[in-house]
Amino acid sequence: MVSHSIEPSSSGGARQRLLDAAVSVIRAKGYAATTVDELCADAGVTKGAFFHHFPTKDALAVAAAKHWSEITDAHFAAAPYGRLDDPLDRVLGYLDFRKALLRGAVAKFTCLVGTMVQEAYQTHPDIRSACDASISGHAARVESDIAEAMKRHRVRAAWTAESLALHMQAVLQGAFILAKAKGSAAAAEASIDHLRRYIELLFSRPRTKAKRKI
Amino acid sequence: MVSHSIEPSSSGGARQRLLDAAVSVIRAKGYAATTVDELCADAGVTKGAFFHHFPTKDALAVAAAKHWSEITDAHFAAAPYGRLDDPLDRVLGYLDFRKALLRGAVAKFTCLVGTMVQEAYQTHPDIRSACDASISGHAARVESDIAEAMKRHRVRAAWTAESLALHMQAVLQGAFILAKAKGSAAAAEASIDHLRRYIELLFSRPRTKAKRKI
DNA sequence: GACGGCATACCAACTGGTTGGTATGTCTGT
DNA sequence: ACAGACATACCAACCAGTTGGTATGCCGTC
Repeated sequence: MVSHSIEPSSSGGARQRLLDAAVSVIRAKGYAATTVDELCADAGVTKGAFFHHFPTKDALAVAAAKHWSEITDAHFAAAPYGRLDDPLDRVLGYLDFRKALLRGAVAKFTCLVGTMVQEAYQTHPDIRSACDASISGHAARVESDIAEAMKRHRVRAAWTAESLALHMQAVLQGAFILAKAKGSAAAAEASIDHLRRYIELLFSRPRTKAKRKI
Repeated sequence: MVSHSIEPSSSGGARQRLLDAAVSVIRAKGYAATTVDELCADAGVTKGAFFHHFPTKDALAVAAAKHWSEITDAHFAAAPYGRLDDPLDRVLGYLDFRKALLRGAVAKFTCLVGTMVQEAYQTHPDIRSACDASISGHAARVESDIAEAMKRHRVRAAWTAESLALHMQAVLQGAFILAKAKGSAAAAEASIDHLRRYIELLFSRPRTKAKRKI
């Protein structure tokens, strides 16, 4: 154990396990229905440990949103599409990557902050803004690729890179709702296909490589 | 009145007021965070009345989803775009109509079943399927217009009318999440604009009439 | 057309279990 | 010795659901 770890959470123990538990339990049951006791049980710690690290349940939610951002940022930063040359390929590759993630149980591929903000947007301002930061921050990474792609491919349009990046997040979040409602990822995949086709049309690129089986 | 009444709303009094209260309170606070007492207070009835009409809180949620379908079906059936001749105009008119609804408080224009299904999809199967029925039923109405438009405009495509109708709902649901996260409808409007543009591109129609101010 | 029988619609008070949070103690590394 | 990291025991508030009651309208019978 070295003096100071650069990690935001210096103790590898209870705090980290609680954050991981929050991510998995809240995605499955929602925020309000998730109890502190259940979080502790899932994390394998006691209630005393919980309130040692987080002053309130709401504070955990805010921390979990940041934790979620870190997890997802690392995940997408490590994905191979980021090394493609053409920024448009990176944008489309991002979508292919996201589509490929729709595997297994619904609770395992849906978005924590999208779930939380629906419950908390009006009653818990700090949770709302933490979720907003997570979504907007993620969108901003895609936005820069979009902006580059617009330059490279000389697209002059009435829409902005920012609005398209947010639209992409909207489609993904909506796709998760469809998956939750229908209990399967099929409709979500088809929705991502539509989004990909839209972007191809915007950039006047003939469709390639995507597997069409809507 | 006969012994068994399975009518959706047999009594005009407490039951109806409870359903209306459910629609407004759950949209603002989410399902789990909404208490029976609060519903009763909002509806101006007592707890006894609540459990007279609904065996459990979950049963109210299922009934509220159906109530929501009835409300929205009536609302969209009465909208003027439905009388347009060209089915493609009806599809685009539907989107314009939905965009125009994004006014006032976020809780007043978001979707009840989209909110509920996020919390209940895994823990309350009956609520999930009621929400699915509401979303899918609504999508089916748009789907028939899309199918007609594809015929009329001789669009032969890799995608189906069903998948596009569901995609439209995904965008709308995702737009609501953006609105909740950002506390304003601006991003949601821009997302609907993107969806409209996509459909115009699919049907090779030059953009007209839409106000572009993304 | 008065009456009893009965179902529906609602009300007010209560309950048992749950929940977020606290008070206080203990262990460990330095 | 001392501070941070946990554990144990506990509580007051809250919550879904229950209990037992009343008011009212309907329907067949005499």
